[in-house]
Amino acid sequence: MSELTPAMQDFILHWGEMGTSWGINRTVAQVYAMLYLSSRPLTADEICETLSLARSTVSTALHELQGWGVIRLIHVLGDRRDHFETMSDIWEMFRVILNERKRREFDPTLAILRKTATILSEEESGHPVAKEKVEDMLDLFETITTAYNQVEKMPTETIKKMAKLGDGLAKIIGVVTQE
Amino acid sequence: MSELTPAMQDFILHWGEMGTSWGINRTVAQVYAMLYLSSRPLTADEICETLSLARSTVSTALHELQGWGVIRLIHVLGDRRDHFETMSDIWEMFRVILNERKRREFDPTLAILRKTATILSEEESGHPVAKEKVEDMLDLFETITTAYNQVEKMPTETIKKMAKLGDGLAKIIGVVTQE
DNA sequence: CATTTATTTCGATAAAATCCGAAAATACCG
DNA sequence: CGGTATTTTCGGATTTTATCGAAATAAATG
Repeated sequence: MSELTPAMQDFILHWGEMGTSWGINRTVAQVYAMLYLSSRPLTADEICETLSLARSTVSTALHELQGWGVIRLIHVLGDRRDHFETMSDIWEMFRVILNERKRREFDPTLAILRKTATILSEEESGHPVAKEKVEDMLDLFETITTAYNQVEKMPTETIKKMAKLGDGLAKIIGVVTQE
Repeated sequence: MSELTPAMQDFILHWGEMGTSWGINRTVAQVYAMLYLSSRPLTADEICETLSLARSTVSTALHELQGWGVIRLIHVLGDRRDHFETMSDIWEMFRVILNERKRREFDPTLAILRKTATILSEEESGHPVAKEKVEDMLDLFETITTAYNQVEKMPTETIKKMAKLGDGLAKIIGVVTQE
């Protein structure tokens, strides 16, 4: 990786901080950032040297990143060591991460909401307000799921176009949904 | 709060777990969940009794939730104690949370990306790939910001309609953006 | 203004997460 | 197969975070 410039170091450090506030281990996030900036696949040794981490820590971090599906293991001819690289398209990466978070955090919550709503409906437990609140939240989660599923199957280009529509989007929706 | 049913307890516990994986303190998330389910504003004492937490812990949690802008302090006539309630509209709540996360996590990252991109452009440091990668990520973040700002100023009803459009959305976007 | 009631602050402790380094496991080579 | 390079596992040390309870502060009451 031919030495990081100060700007790159800053970036990696910031990424680590950001990771923690998203529930991602600081080290893992740093390793990711370093791989992302790199112009070629890196070995675990290069990473642990540059980031001053124990070899085992890097090994764990790489494993976790693979679990998220955001880095790939590469074999380089004539080199026995494992090399790693991030996905090249950042939009694709974003989709993978979003998808994984949905799967790990959103979906289980949706399940609990459904279960809770059902039970509260059945038991007539003297908590009509709680029942209603859970149903409201369930509705929110289900609506988001619907929207997400729609966006998820669009090609990246369409998403970009939509995102960049600006005021147009609100207007279009307004027109389309008017009865 | 007239005793929680098992379903409500489950919900609160799950919410606590969910909170941790989103970088929110488990206790804080539980307090929030309890307030959300409640049919009336609650005092700190009621909360710490129901959730078996120290009075001081609840105090801190309430403070943090107020910092997020998702609970309100209520004064009840004839009662010296502070009472708390969540915002009533879950959609509004969702917007508040999203907004706050954006402000705390997204915006600073955007700033770092801009700074890093600028520096890497100026210094011609022999890291052309890193420069390009940072620019790609910056583009992603800026696009998301644009889209978010659009959605943010729509009335909730419009957002719901849009979310529920289903396949329609992709089609509309496809038509509108075709040249 | 003394007293009661409610809330917050803060240092100590407990719990959890992170990280290391040694040892084990695995893969490769001659 | 023995030796070497590489990666992974794992127990425990370290650090961070969460939580408690006591003390301090603040607010209300008579």
